[in-house]
Amino acid sequence: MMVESASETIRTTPSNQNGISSLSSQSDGGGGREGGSKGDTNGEISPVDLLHLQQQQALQAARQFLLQQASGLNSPGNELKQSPVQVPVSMAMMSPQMITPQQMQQILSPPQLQALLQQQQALMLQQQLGTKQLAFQQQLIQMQQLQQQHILNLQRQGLVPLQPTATMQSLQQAMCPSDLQQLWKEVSGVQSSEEALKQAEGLDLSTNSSNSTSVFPKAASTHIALHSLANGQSHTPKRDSHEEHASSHPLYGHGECKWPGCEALCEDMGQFIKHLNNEHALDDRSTAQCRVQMQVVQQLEIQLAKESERLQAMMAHLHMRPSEPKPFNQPVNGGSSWSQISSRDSEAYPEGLPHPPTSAATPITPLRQGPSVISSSSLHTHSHSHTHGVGPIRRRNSDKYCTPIASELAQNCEFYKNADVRPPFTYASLIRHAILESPDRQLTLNEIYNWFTRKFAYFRRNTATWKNAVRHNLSLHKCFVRVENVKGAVWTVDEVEYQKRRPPKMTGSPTLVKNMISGLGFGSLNASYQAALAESSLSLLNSPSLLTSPASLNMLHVGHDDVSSTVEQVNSNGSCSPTLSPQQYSHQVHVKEEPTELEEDSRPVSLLAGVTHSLPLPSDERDLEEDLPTEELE
DNA sequence: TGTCACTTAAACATCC
DNA sequence: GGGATGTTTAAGTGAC
Repeated sequence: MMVESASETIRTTPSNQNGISSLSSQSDGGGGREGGSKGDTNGEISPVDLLHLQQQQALQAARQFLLQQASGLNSPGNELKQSPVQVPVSMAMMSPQMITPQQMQQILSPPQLQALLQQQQALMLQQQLGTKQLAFQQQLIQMQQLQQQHILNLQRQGLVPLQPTATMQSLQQAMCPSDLQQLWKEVSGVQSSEEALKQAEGLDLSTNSSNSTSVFPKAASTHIALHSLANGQSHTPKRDSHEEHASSHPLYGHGECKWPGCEALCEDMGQFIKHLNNEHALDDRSTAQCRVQMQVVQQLEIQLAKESERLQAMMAHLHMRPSEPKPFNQPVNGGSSWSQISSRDSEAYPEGLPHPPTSAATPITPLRQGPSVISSSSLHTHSHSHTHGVGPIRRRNSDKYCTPIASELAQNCEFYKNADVRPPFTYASLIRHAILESPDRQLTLNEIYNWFTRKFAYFRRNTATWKNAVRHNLSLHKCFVRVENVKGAVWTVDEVEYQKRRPPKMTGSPTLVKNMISGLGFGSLNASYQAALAESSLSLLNSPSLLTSPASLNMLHVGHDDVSSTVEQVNSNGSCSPTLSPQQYSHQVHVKEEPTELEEDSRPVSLLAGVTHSLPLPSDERDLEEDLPTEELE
């Protein structure tokens, strides 16, 4: 469909303003309608050829414009900048000389026509200023650039299908400023025709719906498509636009005229049309209102672009490689988005392999505020979580392979403190971290509670729920050992049991480990990972006993639940220093005194065991390095 | 499809 | 008795 529209693109020579006229030679006396159709069906020029030609023309236009700019012709005039009317491309392709006022108005719906006429008025003002055409062209180019940029933004976000957008861009490229200017000049001769306007308004509805083969509806729909693009609703097929337009009117709804500030009651469409023609005919007031509306739309589009860009940056920061624009096919709210994101991420990484934490590819910057942990797998957690209303903390993968809780918390401490975001870790992981973070490696239940509420804003509500879960986890998991001491009952972590708790998915398979290594080889390394590496390496270097322990080597490739057993030691003093350097981390190591016990001895020696002490390690190896249990580092 | 891990909810017991 | 703490069971969900 869009190819058809492309085929309707004006074939102009940018260097002259007769370019549009040249197109008229293709149009028969019936007007652009047949002319456009002819372009579709004559078969002499394929759409691809047309696109190529358009690109060449656009380049020519750009060159000419640059030459004109170089000649010193420039002028201010930002008036038009405020009103980027999106001229229907198909209309722009037609020869103005061949377009009668009636035809012109058939092409456009009243709002479109109003907008176009408003542009004409602006153009006339420009012309009245004398030698400001080039400035106008410049504005047009800027408008086109802005529009293209906006479309690109939408495209990146998945709001706009790629092909139609590309087509539109090519169409825009094919419209050199002089063409548009000439077009508007021609159109300016139309606007005085009140009768034609009425006719256009009257035909607007019928034309779009009745003549599906006409180029004029295509033109109108192209314009609609442009608006749709701008509104991020480009998925509406062109036909739908026609159908919708046939049964309704953008300015008519709920029996009211939707013209800004009007709200006149109209019983039916006919009455509305009459009202529209009478009350909102082309005059200064309507033009001014249209101009205002255009500015409103423009501001909204700008705002949309900004918000979209912000969203993109947020999403990229939270779970994706920062430099890679991500499509946003769905709004980001609720669990669905997380699952969508996660599924998207899943596609980006080798299947069955642990996904690298986002932070692994996200440079640590002071601007970092979001949780890098909300990586692919952790997002499953949120998806899952919403099925429960409150939501589970996380799914297994994030814990086991991807998201070291300590590094994550270290990086995003403030974020979790202030944002009501559920941390993507299991209760068990958090409890363990809380306990290991304590100076004595033991906490009372109440202290665990306090740790949760202190570290996570999320746990400052629904206290009954999560506290119950905490207690449940403490009792359920053997890794949590209740110890009676002078303070009463305190909870400690049996790291061995904690390790046992994990399924040996990532163990015993060198191939799997290798795949994981390759799968983790994304981008640059997270500072926290480097810190973890430095910490763990330092710990190992400082722990001769462990270095001689086969178990310590074996544990290197253990698919650790939350990978944090090593990294969690990084910040075990409870400090909150998201931007700590690896050295800082290293000095903050708080090793846990846990009995070293050989477990899972049958696991093959990690491929990484031999490089444990060398710095720097590749990211993948470092990631595995984090699988080191705490006790192995001592 | 079954198993497992996890979350949530709830009931119940014990202790202070 | 009430709250905190601790244990246990059950149901639901997603991943594997």
